[in-house]
Amino acid sequence: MTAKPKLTKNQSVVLKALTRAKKPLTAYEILDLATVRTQGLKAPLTIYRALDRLRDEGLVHRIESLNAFLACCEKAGHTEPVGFVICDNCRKSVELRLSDCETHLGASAEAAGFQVGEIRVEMTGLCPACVKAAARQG
Amino acid sequence: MTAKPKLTKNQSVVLKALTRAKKPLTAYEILDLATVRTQGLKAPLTIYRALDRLRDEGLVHRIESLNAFLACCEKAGHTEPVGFVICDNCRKSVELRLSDCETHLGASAEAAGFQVGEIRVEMTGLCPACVKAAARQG
DNA sequence: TCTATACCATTATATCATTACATCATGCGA
DNA sequence: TCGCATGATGTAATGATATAATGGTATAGA
Ligand SMILES: [Zn+2]
Ligand SMILES: [Zn+2]
Ligand SMILES: [Zn+2]
Ligand SMILES: [Zn+2]
Repeated sequence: MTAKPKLTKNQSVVLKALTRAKKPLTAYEILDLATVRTQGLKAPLTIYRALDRLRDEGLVHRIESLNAFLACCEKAGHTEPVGFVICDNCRKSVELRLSDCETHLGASAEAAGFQVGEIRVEMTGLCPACVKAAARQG
Repeated sequence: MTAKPKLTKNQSVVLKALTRAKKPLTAYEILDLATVRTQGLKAPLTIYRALDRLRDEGLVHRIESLNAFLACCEKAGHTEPVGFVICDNCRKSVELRLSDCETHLGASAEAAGFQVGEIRVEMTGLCPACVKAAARQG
């Protein structure tokens, strides 16, 4: 019986903000949101602490190349490795299943003698909307 | 006839420092090295500029999850995507070929409607030496 | 000479993240 | 009830990473 890990108020506020944003936000961007500020969160550390907990629960992912955080696309969260594809233009980001690549990648690392922990994949490019916009520009 | 892109002094100093280090260094760590300081490099921006050029040439790679830079394992450099595996304990990092995973990863991204540019893969874990050390600890 | 280009220096500032320490609430055994 | 551990929170300061703004120097070609 693992105790139901209910989120605290700060954690809920941050998770809601990220869910609403639908794209990655940095800790300071979260802090600047009116919806967050009015809830009384006003220091970076408060945000980082909430994010730490949310990441532990697998409800939020960190995108290393942006120093930003994205709400998981699955309601219940998860800790399995996933990949991200990130628009260079508008920063829209989508979580992707790795479709067995993680197995191959892990095997390469083990072939080099490493014991593998986390696997992170980040791809950059243009999102569908920005591809279309670029096409219109000629 | 692409002009031979000879490196400037600053660029050479930074590349040598990274090559000698054999592991990822942050810009500020590079700046703190005696071998770099004595060559007259003394501001962060100087280091970043040299790194930008070296990355353009494919001679140095950036590891996003460490905010650090690693000399390419190939003398001539390259811009093809590679993966890294990084020791959580000692930070030793190794460059790995992606063995076709990049193709699959890119395909997933394209299936989501994205036009893919860069692909970055970073794995964390324990290097062979640290695995052995951990085993001795029991 | 005039202009363009590339490289570099210096200072200040912006951005991202953590440390240190105090406070408050809750739950739990004595 | 008291004492105490635990975990969440608040505040302030600082550390760590990266870029902006400005201008100097050297060089190459018209
Ligand atoms: Zn997820
Ligand atoms: Zn976009
Ligand atoms: Zn390389
Ligand atoms: Zn190691």
